[in-house]
Amino acid sequence: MTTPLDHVFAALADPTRREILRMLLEDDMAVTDVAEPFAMSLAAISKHLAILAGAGLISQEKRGRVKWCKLEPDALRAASVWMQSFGQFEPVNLDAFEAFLERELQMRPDAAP
Amino acid sequence: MTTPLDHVFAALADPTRREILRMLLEDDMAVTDVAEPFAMSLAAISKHLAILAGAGLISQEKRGRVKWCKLEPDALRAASVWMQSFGQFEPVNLDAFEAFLERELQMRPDAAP
DNA sequence: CCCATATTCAACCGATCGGTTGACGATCCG
DNA sequence: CGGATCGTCAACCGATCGGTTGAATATGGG
Repeated sequence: MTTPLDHVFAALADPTRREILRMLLEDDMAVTDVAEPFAMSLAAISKHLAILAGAGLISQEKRGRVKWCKLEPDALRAASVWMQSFGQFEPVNLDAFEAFLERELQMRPDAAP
Repeated sequence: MTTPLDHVFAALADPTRREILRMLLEDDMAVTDVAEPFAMSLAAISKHLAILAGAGLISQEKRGRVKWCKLEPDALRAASVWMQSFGQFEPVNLDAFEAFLERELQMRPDAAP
């Protein structure tokens, strides 16, 4: 059985796709422009965008030659709601939590700080 | 490049693993007991648990013969924080959001309602 | 000591993933 | 029309995934 959450989490598991979402947070973008900062083929980015769209995380609308990509935060919000059903009763282990975030920040592939 | 978030989201992308987390929300469990409700081999569940542990979502402690599995909500919390950086400024599209949750609930593999 | 229980290991399987390349269809523009 | 731009499709590749089975490794209890 495969549920919508499967697709959302699977889509979020790839750092390239998370970075694309971060880019789309700033503004809607054409496929070519999304691909520009990445060191991979346009076809690969096109596939990533299809996966994001399949998960409902973005929508794509073709106007003329160019296909515009738009962030759709609702799917993300649903996943966030699912997550918050965990751990909201127990006290946060701040040390472990900050260590986790620290590792994440060190390793994140983003260019801009 | 692979970051901690990669592993967390990849681990959450499988419904069996999400169900295991839900079970561990109630109480710590031994590997065999985790496996009991699932229609798959113990070895498969053992692998799922290793993936969850690798993502930091659970911890495992061996006491005698039995290995106890414990939910570790901090990794989940980190992912939740990442998610909340999206969409918190825009108004929720309630129709789309509820439709999403509705689909999720219909398809979820849980036994108990 | 011997046997049962708890768990993992190792090898294998088909399916999916993330990427490439090259050809292709659409669309704009001079 | 004809060329350039935008994007996808199709086939292929090696790697990883989710599962199986069977053997191996602890550990506990009578």
